Amino acid sequence: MSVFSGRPAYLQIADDLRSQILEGALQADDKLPSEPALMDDYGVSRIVVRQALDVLRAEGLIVKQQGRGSFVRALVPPTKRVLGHLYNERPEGSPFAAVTSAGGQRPEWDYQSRKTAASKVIADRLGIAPGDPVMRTSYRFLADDEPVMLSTSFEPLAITGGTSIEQPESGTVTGVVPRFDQIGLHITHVKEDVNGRAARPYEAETLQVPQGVPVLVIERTYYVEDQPVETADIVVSSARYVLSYRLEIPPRT
Amino acid sequence: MSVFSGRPAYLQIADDLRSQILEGALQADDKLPSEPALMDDYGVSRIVVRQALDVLRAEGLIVKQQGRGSFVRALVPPTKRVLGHLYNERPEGSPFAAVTSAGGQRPEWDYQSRKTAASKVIADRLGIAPGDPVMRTSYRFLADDEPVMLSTSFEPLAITGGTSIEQPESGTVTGVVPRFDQIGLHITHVKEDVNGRAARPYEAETLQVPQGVPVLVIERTYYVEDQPVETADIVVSSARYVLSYRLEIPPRT
DNA sequence: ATAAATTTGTTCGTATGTATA
DNA sequence: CTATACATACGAACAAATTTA
Repeated sequence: MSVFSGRPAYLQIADDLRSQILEGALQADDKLPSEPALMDDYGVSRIVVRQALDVLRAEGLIVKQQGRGSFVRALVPPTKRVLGHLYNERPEGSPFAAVTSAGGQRPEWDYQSRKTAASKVIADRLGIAPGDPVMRTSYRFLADDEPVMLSTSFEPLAITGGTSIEQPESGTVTGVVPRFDQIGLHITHVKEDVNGRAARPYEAETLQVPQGVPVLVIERTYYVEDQPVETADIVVSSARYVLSYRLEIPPRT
Repeated sequence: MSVFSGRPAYLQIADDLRSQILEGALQADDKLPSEPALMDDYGVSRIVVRQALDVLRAEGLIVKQQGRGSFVRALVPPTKRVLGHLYNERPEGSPFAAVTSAGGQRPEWDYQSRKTAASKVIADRLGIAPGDPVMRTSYRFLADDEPVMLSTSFEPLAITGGTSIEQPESGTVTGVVPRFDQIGLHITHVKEDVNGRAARPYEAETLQVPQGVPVLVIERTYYVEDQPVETADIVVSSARYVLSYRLEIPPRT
């Protein structure tokens, strides 16, 4: 196997290895040839081999482990989770706990809350003024002791300040919808904006995933009749999480 | 500014530049210092500077353009689109056309259809046997002449073969729901699995985005009462597309 | 339990090609 | 046309993690 000119060598090598993975010649958890072996195979320098492997890593097709090698990543995420439509079925309780329990795993989370001033972005999402006081809570969600999701939520203190739910995790009731029900505000709908990017170092460390793996970022905002009452940034590894939902099509008229 | 030992230099530089972007010192579309300038600033070699920039590119924070420089990417995607809940509001017509028109842009698409045999993955999703005949159609969707979305769809010929909708784009009716209505099959719901990863070379080229940018991949399957009738892989640049939807919370009982 | 070998991670220097200003 | 800036690619060395002997 050798490279022809015209297309960068590292892309040709990435193409070749990608085909082998996609066509099944290299299967999940298989070890790829070592970098020196690939240098020999393709007759290129180490930097070219590493660039090719970096391409495949960014595509989520392989993982590299120092001292061990590069391995084909399972194409189907091992723990497939469902977000979204669960709200309709079980509005009570925390969606995370419900989904995790349903998958036969033990849900846990820890968190840190503190009062702070709303940034411009957060103020926009909550319909308040920049600098207004908000309660900021950072969550780390674990399934069977493995961190799978990060979340940072913001609630305007103009709404929750002085109430029994000012501290998000101090009561016995979990889940945003039941919590707001406690102060007489029933959440009517949720909006979510989903985007994808590579994990930032802090996220990679906290989620215990290799650097640069793709993550899904969900901007979620809870509303009571067009009034935002809570907004959160949620980060999940796309290797362990699939955002899955079901949409009903109305009957033909 | 210099680097201390203990943490890789390229990560320290990425951290520093990331802070400047996130804190607003470097704003959207601002040009970052050139690679030689960064080499001077931090006292490192070119390879380290490039690794740092590659980290930020994978995170979607910057774009690099050969011959021009590296630029801060707009944090809020410029054309925010909505998928999903539109099905409930306007089941008629193509969702893409509806969304694009609603955003004041002109929708267009081209495509290629061919009969082929179902791969194992596609057969699984369609509930048929591997090797069964399917109609495969690759779409390229454009908004105002700019490619924004790729889609590859598969329909079992056991269902559509010999009917008026065997060729997905030969009739006058667009959109999967209305098309299947034409042969008396009313689609009852849609399932979507969303994941994120870096664009593959073919996708980057077709979508006219720089290599390695994060994309969202949506696996969408249409059902008629638990019978899959169409499945598609949809790829969108997360720079230009946000998957957005709204979930209703039922009233308190 | 240790040492050696293997494998990826980080970093330097250097050179040439290609796109843009 | 020239200078600038990023893209690709060679060679080399040492560090860190893991596996093997």
